Amino acid sequence: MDPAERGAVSERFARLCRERGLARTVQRRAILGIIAERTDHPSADQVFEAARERLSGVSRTTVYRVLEMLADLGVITKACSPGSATRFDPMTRRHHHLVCLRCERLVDIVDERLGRGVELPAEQARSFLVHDFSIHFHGICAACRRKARAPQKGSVAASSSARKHGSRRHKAMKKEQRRKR
Amino acid sequence: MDPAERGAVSERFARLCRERGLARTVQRRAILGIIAERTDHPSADQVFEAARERLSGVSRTTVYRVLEMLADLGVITKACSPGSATRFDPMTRRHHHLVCLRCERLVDIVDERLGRGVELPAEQARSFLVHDFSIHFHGICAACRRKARAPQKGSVAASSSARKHGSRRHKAMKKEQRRKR
DNA sequence: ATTCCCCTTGACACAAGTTTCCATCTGGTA
DNA sequence: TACCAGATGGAAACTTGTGTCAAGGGGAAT
Repeated sequence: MDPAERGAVSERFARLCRERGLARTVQRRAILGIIAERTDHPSADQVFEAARERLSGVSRTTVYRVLEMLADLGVITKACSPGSATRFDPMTRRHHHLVCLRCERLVDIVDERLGRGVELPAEQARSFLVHDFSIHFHGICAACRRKARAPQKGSVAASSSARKHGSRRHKAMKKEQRRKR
Repeated sequence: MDPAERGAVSERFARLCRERGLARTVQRRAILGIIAERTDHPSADQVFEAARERLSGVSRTTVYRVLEMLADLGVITKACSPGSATRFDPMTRRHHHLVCLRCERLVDIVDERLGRGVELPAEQARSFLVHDFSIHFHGICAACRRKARAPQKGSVAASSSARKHGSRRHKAMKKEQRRKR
């Protein structure tokens, strides 16, 4: 997100806080800043790690609370891929997602043309107030396609356990880091 | 899902089991049956509650494992709404979702016309193998719009805490029920 | 129908993610 | 500056999901 856009987000946040009588605490500003700077979709834990570097003593609880509050305000959005932690996304332009069914990686696609002409059928549009939409493409990413070359027999079990071990290894690593500090 | 469709799902499951040498245990059949009967998108825990009624002694572990296995087979699909547990969907036809940002309700939309012409940009299509896509409409459902009429000031805090308390109350209730048995 | 092997289950433990509770602190207003 | 509603920090609890392993059961061969 470029600086001008970050400024706009920050101003929108200030306005919404004023309107609703919410305090603009250092924690809230810092956390919003962290998300606005990043191009990935950090999980709450990743935001917490980043927040700790500029706000010593910030608590995990606060990070979760602030993220929830920012999402409620509509300043950021929650994204999710099945089976993993909620991820947070600065609210910017309309964008879509690639979701790898194997490794659960999540990639943004920003493309104006994509989704042109998509509209909620009239029947639902009467009762449901649409803010926005996004298209999720499910499939297999390049890395997983390369990896999938080798196993042929028992591919269901193989792919499933491969994914789980990968995910576990990652989680264990994070935990280790957390305990060290 | 109508009975004919349920039959087709069950047959597809049988065929896939035979092909891969997987057993069609009572647990697996019951759990698939539960999901095929429901029109909501039950979470693993909701499936577990339902499974307990027709299979006394079924374990939570088994329910999770079977759901994972059915999703791997492609007999059911995993869906997720941000911040809540993974949900399971018997629908394997292409379909789209309405997601209420307030109450996190998830509603299916089946409409052939919707999404016609949606295609992944060539740049991504080279590296990412698309199986399918679905469109998520984010907004506010009719029930939440009605509820939102009353509060004007501090509506964010109000709606947020309303959702959380509702959710918590529900979870606490479930826990209570679980312990009673 | 019986046997046997291997897949599957149940029970328990535990990890990760998230929320609750409550005492303490602070931003924003008077 | 003082005040106070609202926000934070820290511990603990809770939910969701996974790993392990002994015991049980499905289904193919007999």
